Amino acid sequence: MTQDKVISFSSIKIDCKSCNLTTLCLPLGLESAEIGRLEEIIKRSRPLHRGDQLFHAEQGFHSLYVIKTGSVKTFLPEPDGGEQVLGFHLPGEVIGMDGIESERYHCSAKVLETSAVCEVPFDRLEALTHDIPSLQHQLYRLMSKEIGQETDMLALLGSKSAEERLAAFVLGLSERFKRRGFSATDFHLSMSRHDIGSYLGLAVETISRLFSRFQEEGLLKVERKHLQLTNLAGLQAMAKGCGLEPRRQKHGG
Amino acid sequence: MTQDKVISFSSIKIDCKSCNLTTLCLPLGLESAEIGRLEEIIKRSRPLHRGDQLFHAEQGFHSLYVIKTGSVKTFLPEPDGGEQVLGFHLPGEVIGMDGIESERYHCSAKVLETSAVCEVPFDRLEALTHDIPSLQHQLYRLMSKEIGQETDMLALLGSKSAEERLAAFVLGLSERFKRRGFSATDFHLSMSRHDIGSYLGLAVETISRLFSRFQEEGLLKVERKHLQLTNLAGLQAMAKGCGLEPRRQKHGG
DNA sequence: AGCGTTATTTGACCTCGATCAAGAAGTATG
DNA sequence: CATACTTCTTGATCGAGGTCAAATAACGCT
Repeated sequence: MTQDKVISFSSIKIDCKSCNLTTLCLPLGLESAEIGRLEEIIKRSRPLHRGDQLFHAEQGFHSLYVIKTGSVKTFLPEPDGGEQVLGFHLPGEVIGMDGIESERYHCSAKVLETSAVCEVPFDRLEALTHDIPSLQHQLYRLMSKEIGQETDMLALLGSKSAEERLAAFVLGLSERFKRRGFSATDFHLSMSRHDIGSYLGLAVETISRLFSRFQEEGLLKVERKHLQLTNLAGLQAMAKGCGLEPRRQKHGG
Repeated sequence: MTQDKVISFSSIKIDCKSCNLTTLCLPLGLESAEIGRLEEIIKRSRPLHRGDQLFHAEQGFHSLYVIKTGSVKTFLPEPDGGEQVLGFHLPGEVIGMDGIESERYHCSAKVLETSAVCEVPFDRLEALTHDIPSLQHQLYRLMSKEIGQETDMLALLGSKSAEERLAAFVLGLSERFKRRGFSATDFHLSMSRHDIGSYLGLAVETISRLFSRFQEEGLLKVERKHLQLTNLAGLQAMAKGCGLEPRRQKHGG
């Protein structure tokens, strides 16, 4: 960030080389000249605000988006107006890759807090990956990673109890903040309890109750949207289902 | 094994051009000469049998695999020896793409019935995608499709009831068989009830009970592994949660 | 500051689907 | 073809987590 304004424009329009996300984002593994070529095709928007939508499911696909600052949720809109949340995305993460196949976005993306986002027109990126093998490789890697992460989520939803899910969720966020240079034990939840519930396949009330219980058990402290993890080991044990008592069921039994 | 065996080698070693999967598989959109180049790098194995494992989670990644005939399940092995099933794969489908990112397979793959599989060494494929833009594009599309399908599965697990899940599962299989030229209403389940349950996040007993109930309701007929769909519209309504009574809950409440 | 709207929390209650249990049916092996 | 094993089915029971309801706390707005 720079001098005067709350969110200065210059902080948004910095180039990839000065962006501290090169170890996560598309430029990973590129040489300086190659990053320069990538920059030429990237559109940097003015800051977006809570609720702004990056793209809509079924809308024609043309760009990938990279979160630069802030956070974004992706979700599948439901006929009844609901939203099945698919993921929460932090700086350096690329979204929209599900639109390549059908040339329509498969899901929708909404900004959770004031955020800066880079738009990468896909046809130009694709052409560039043809010229720059390491960029091609990085794009394959990013898509592969996405597949692996969704796979892990399927396993979570398929076989973990509510408390295991929430513990894993909180630890996952912690890891991701840590890798971005933020505190791993003290952070802000930009999404609502409702969104967390949808993401984890649980009711809002369950999320609320579990946060309260985790707090009673000394695993963490919650105050509104602020979260402080006070017992990482305990949370890890809980996420693995190694609760002290020999739990045995996923739910309902 | 060679000529004289039950499954003749010639049926396995046919090339991509004579394979009737070109509209699903990697060659989609390629010209004849390009398919020729792709063929050069593909390894065609002898037929595999039920239980044979294509790759193991955590094992070093080097190839994608394409199912040519038969079927394969992918799963995440669990510490207790269990298997969290991630998908069932039919002819023309590519698996192993989750290994690109970390250079280790993220999941395991096991053959469900006698199957033929093409092995595609990834480094050679990647090099070829650099030479053949339409192959590059097709690989992006295949990975994107995988992401979209997992996304749909997340939504299924996150918000559908047991009957909705099973109905959707059965209809999904139906669609995929149809596209491959098989009957959409009459097919063989190569996976166990246990695998179906794991895939859908349900207990084996629930699968069994639901199949029985669907049969009573005239939606389908099951006999062991043979399935006959007798009321597609009814199943579709059920999959959408438009059961006649206004169901309201995902489960348990 | 005051007010309506929305998000979160907590309690009471109830159901779906898990677990436990046992039998039936199919499969593999000698 | 008898035996052991595995898979599938069906029944009985129960509890995790959903739904309903209501109070409380934040968060816009004007």
